[in-house]
Amino acid sequence: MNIGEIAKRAGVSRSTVSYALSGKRTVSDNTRQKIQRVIDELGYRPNASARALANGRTSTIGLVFPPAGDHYTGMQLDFIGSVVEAAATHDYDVLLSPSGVDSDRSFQRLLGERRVDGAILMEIRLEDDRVDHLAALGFPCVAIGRTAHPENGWWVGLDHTALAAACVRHLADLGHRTIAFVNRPETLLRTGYESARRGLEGFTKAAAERGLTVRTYCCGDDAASGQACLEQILHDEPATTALVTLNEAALGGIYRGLAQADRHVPRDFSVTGVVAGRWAETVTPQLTAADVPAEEMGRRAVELLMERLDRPDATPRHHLLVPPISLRASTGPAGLPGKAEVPASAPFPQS
Amino acid sequence: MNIGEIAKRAGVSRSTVSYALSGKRTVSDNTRQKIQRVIDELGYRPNASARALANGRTSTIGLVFPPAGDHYTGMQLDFIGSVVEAAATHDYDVLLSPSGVDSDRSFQRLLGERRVDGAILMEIRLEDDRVDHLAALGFPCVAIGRTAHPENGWWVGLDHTALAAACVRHLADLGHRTIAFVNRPETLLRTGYESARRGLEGFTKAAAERGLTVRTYCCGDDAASGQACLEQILHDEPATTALVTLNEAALGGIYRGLAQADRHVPRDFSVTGVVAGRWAETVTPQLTAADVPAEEMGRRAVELLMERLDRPDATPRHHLLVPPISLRASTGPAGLPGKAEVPASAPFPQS
DNA sequence: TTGAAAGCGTTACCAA
DNA sequence: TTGGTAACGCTTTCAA
Repeated sequence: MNIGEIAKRAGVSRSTVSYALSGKRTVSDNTRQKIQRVIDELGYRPNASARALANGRTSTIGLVFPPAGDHYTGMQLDFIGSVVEAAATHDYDVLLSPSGVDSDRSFQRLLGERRVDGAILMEIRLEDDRVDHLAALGFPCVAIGRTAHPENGWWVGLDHTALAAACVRHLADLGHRTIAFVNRPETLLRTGYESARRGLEGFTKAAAERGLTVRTYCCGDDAASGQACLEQILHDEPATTALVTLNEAALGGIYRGLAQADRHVPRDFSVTGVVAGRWAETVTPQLTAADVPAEEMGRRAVELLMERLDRPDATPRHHLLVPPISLRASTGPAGLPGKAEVPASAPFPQS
Repeated sequence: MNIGEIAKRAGVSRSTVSYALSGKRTVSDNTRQKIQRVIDELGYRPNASARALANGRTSTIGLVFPPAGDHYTGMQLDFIGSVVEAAATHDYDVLLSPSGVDSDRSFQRLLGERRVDGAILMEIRLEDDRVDHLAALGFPCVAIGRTAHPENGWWVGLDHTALAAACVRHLADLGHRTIAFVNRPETLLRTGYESARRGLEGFTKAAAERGLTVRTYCCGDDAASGQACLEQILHDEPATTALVTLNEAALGGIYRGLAQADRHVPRDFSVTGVVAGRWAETVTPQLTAADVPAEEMGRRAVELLMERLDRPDATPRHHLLVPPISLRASTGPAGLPGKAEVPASAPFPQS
């Protein structure tokens, strides 16, 4: 079943069928109807490969994200979902590529073989060879995340520096003086993963400004690591009364560790961080956090990419988002060291 | 940059380049090296659309799953991840299609336009028009899930009936007499979503066999709904001492509701169900559950599909998995109604 | 061991 | 308003 067959049965030429379908040339009502009847009857749909070959567009975008070492985090997965849905509203399909670096086979296939019209890159590193490569090629892409040199790029990012800093200030305002930072796994930090780096930077700077005592930790992306990390924190500095985390997968473990150490949240210990909203709400008490607007970010990335595909010479655009901290139930005034309880409404003690 | 250019620079014909690349015809070492040099130098990769058009294979598989109403559950997302990674090991890319029914635009594109060589279907309904349609077409596909008539199909499924029943028996063995079932949302149950239907069936049947008192509930896929559902359960029947759930997204809310009702898990109340392992481990106490082996299921589905693509006339194969219940910390012996505590080692009371 | 040429199913240009 | 035809970039058959 191909366009020639349709043309024959409708008694017209192939080009007329093509134009009737695309609308790029006027076709008389009469013939259009004739053609449509045949198409409906035979359930014809033009072959995507042939079309892509002829007009150079695949109507597909690539979504590039690193292979999960062990598993994907909820946030990563939220991005995937939102990108797919946003693309669908533009009648684009999404081709997934589990590629962390430039040299991955899948990445090469996607771009080298022209399987996609454009790409969305996730899990950006501050120095990211995928971004550099694509930029050098002039290949249409939008990053979810921001490299160290984002000036002329297309991206939608989160201001992790500001977000982590806001968390610190929130804790400092509540009177906490000794706090910890629970980051993503060390390999991610070392490879320059953006949120891990910028989050750490924001945390460190804000804590210094407020003169807080801090310790920073890396933590595996799972509950067991979270629990172990918390135990380490209390072991290293029992006076710690609060922490900031970027690691939503560890969150359940952190809470568990706190419970086992008999630190009640938020009475004895405050927890906050940067986490997708729906994950923040699954823990008890619900996490006060800067909610990562994954859905919005995915949607915006797609919109940016569509714009770029429509006008290849458009000037680079981007969105830097700074979602506010959602006050939920996991933070409270710092208790006096040694005292068990402080009424929630009491002015916090200054040491 | 195309094959003709490579041929010209290497001083051979296009067919020779093609054969050098595919290995489908012997090429002298000498010319092969000449060709390879040019290819490396220019970074040439054959165009995927042209190749697909010429040989009828796209080297892409479609992954079909319903659009998230509100968001995706962790399990859905685990499937996506595992399918993508498994496909990558076979050098296949994955095209995502958010399609719940046959008539979705995206589904039509995928199949009608021959964008993919085969498909993997997720979120199967007992009567699923996508499965029927594909089967009628003889289109290579593998379902993750099992319809009401799975005899001649290709699929990898979970025995939800047996799993839910095992949960019930586990609770009954611990002495629980009044238990509840927390299912997925009502719309899913009504539309015949497999795990919701078979899970409910298994629960009901096993409970009847053991003469238990039961109530069944549907519950939204989020923490707030879980909490509300639990309150309803205790309101409807305060004597309830345990529940079985398929709804991992509601789990956090269920725990929260239990805590607020002052029911300690597992001392006063036992919770179990069918949930992906890593989610079971994020809650405290960790959930005793039949762990959904999402990674294995995704991998097996891809393997089955590869097999089917290789041998189009192979006889249908499938895997029905029945993972054991992982004993963790959320279930314990039923307490006597009105009594607060029962030593874990005590024989459970028979009423 | 290699080359020439005919597809694969569209699109879009050039004529009419 | 329409038809004929040359691309698009590859694979594969047929010949040499």
